[in-house]
Amino acid sequence: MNQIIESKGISHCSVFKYSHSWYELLTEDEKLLIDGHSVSLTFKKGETVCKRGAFASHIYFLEEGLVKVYLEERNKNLILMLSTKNNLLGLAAIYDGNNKLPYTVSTYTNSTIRMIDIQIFRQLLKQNSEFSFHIISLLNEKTAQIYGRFFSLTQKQLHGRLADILLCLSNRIFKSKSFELPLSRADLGDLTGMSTESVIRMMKEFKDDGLIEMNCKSIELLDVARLERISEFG
Amino acid sequence: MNQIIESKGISHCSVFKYSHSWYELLTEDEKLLIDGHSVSLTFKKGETVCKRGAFASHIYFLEEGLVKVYLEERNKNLILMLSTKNNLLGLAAIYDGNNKLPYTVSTYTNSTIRMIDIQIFRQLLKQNSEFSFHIISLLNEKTAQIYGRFFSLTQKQLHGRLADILLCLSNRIFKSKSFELPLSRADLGDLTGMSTESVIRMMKEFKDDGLIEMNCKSIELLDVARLERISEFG
DNA sequence: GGAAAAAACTGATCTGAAACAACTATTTTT
DNA sequence: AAAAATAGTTGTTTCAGATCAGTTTTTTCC
Repeated sequence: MNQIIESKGISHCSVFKYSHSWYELLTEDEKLLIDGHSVSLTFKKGETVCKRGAFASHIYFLEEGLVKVYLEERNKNLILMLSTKNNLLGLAAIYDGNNKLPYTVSTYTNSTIRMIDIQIFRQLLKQNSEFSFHIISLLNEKTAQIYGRFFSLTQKQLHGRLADILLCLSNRIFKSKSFELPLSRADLGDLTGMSTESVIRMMKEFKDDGLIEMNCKSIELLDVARLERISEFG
Repeated sequence: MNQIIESKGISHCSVFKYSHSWYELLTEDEKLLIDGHSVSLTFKKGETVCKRGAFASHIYFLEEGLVKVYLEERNKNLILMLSTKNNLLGLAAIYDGNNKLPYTVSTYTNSTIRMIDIQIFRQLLKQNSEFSFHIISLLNEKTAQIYGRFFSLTQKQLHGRLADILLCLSNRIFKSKSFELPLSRADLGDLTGMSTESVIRMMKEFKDDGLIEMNCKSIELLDVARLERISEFG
C-alpha cells in the first residue's frame, strides 16, 4: 500500500523505500540533504562494516540484513547487540569530543547499509530539534536494552542467560517461535558471555527438558512460559 | 571569578551557582522556565532518590554529593555508575513510550539534588536543538562508559575488575591518588560484580603486592602503572 | 565431488570465585 | 554504657563453568 502511493507520487527520495519515523521528521530540504550525502552499499555475510576506535565518518542505516555490534579485545568478544533492518547504527559515536566509534559492526547475512555522512547528520541534529528529540528516544531505548543485558550477564547464571538470549532472538529479532539461526554457537557464546562448549551443553539440556526443539541451525521454542521463568530466576 | 561576576549582575538564576554547559545553551526564557519548574532538595546519606520502574517525573541535577545509579532485583545488585556533582541523572527515562525510570538512584553522602520537571525538560529538548544535541553528547558519553564496564565485568577476572574500579574511582570520581571511600566493601562488590569476601581478599592481595595502601576506608594508589597493566590483561 | 577447513559436539579435568561459617571490629540504637 | 546491628575479615568447602583434548559433522571451495 505504502509502496503504491510512493511510486505514484513524486519521489522526493529514492533512498528509503519505507517511511521511518526519524526520516519523516525531516523537512523536504533536509531529506534531500541526507539523500545527497549518503550511499547504499552491500556487504557480504561476515564482512566488517566498521571498526571500534576508527574515526567515525558515517551513520549507518541498515536497510537489509542482520549485523552484530560488538567489542573485541585480545580474543575476548562481547556482542553488545544484534540489529535487524531499519535500524540506525553508529549513533553512539556522536559526541562533542573526538568521535571515535565505540564498537565494531559486522554482518551475519548479506546486508545493505546506507552510509550517511556523519557531519550532515550532526548538522541536522543541531538544526532540527524534533529530529534530535527522536534520536534521543532511540538512544535511550537502546540504553535500556543494554542495561538489561548487563544485568543478565553479570547476575544470572548460564540457564538464565541462555533463556534470555533465546527469548530475545525469538521476540525481537526473528519475531517467531521458530527460526533459522545465522549465528554460530561461538557467537551465542559471545552474546551470553559463556564458552562455546557451555552453549552447546546448555542447549542440549534445554532440548532434553523439552524447552526447545533444535536441529543444528534451526531452533524452535516449545515452552516459552518455562523459558521466561528460567530467565527470571537466573 | 565567575562567582564575582555573577553576584554583581542581575541574577537571572538563583539556581545554578556555576555555569554548566547544558544550562548555558538555553535562552534566557528557557532558563527562567527551568528555574520556575525545579526545586532543590537535600538528601541524607543512604536515602533513595528514585526507584526503578516508577514513572519518571523529574530530571535530577546533582548539585552536591555522591550517588549510585543501580539495578536491583531479588537481592542481586548491579551498580551501573557512580555520579558526582554537576551531573544530570534520569535522562535515560526520556523516550517516546511510557517513560519509566530504568534504574534506582540513592545517595552515598549527604546530597543536594535539583529536581527539574521532566515535561519542561522534554519541551526544551523539543524546541532547542543546540540543547538537545548537547544532551545527545552527554548520553553517548555515558553509554561509552557503560560499554567499558560491561566489557570489564563480563570478560575480565577479579584482578582486572578490581584494578578497573580503583583506577576509575581515582581518575573520575575523586580525582586524586588517595581518597576516603564512602562506599562499603559490599558496594565495591556490586560495582565489580564480585562477592564482598572476594573484594576484601583481592584488596588485601593488592596491598600485600604494594599496589595500594589501605586502611579501612582510606585508600591510596601506589603503583598506577602496574594497576593499569592488571586492568588491561585482566 | 572430494579434500580441507570450519563448526558442532562430547567427556574428562581443573580452577576461580562464590557460598558458608565463624569471628572481630565498628557503628548505631536505646 | 550495654545491646544490637552493621561492616569487615579469615579459613574452608563447594561447584559452576572454563579449559583441554579429542571426535564427528557440516560447510567451503578447488
